[in-house]
Amino acid sequence: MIELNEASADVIAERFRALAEPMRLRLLNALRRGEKSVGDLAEETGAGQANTSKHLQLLLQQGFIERRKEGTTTWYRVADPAVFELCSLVCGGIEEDIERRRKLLRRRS
Amino acid sequence: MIELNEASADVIAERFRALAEPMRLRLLNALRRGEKSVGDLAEETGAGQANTSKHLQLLLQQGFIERRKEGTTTWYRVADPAVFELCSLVCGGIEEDIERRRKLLRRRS
DNA sequence: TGCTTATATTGATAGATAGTTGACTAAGAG
DNA sequence: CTCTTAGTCAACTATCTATCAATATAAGCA
Repeated sequence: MIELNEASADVIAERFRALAEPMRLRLLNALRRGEKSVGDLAEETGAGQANTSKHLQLLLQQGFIERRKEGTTTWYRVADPAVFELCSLVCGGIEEDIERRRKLLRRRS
Repeated sequence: MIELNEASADVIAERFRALAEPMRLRLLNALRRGEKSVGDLAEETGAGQANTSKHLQLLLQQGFIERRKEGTTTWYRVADPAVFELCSLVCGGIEEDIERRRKLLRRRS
């Protein structure tokens, strides 16, 4: 990790914030195995179309996904599989978190 | 990355959200080289005492940091250095993001 | 018992953001 | 040109959250 200065904390936080939303994580997960259209993604995630589009814009803006227009449909795909490494790391943390809470419970009982 | 189901998206997003705040990233960065008290951290980050305490509680609750009480002071430390790997990965993404924007600019000019 | 210091907590407030609705744009079919 | 379809944009609402001020807790000291 690079040394954090005032500016980079903001930028890094902004990137984390893009991933700090269940719907956006579901969108990324849905895009795991290839390109999908906005309509596909809206249906798969159960979100409204406008809402899906907005979330995709944010992920696009943060560079997590890319897009390609074909007629009236827009196809989105994951730009960098490193996103999934991020999720894996965080998942590892979750297991540790569960273990940690278990310890706390033992300590208090 | 484990396959995302409805539940895990929420939990993972919650963890990312803990890191999606410049002040909390600064706190983690300040804790990089060892234990610090709430007062130390408030001074170092320029945040108010109440605010600092609240952010620390959130990081604690998410398992990113641990604490130890000694008299009236509370000493906080990083629980798992993996947090910094997370930041590194995100930083890598930022460099790619800058490059990506540069390409876009070239394409449009 | 007070007094001081270090944290934690609570209440209030301003700003951010997810979701919805409806309008708008663009491409294609008839 | 008109109608349909896919997507984006803009305005609005409801909810969330970062911050601050004030209060509470709790330990140590006089």
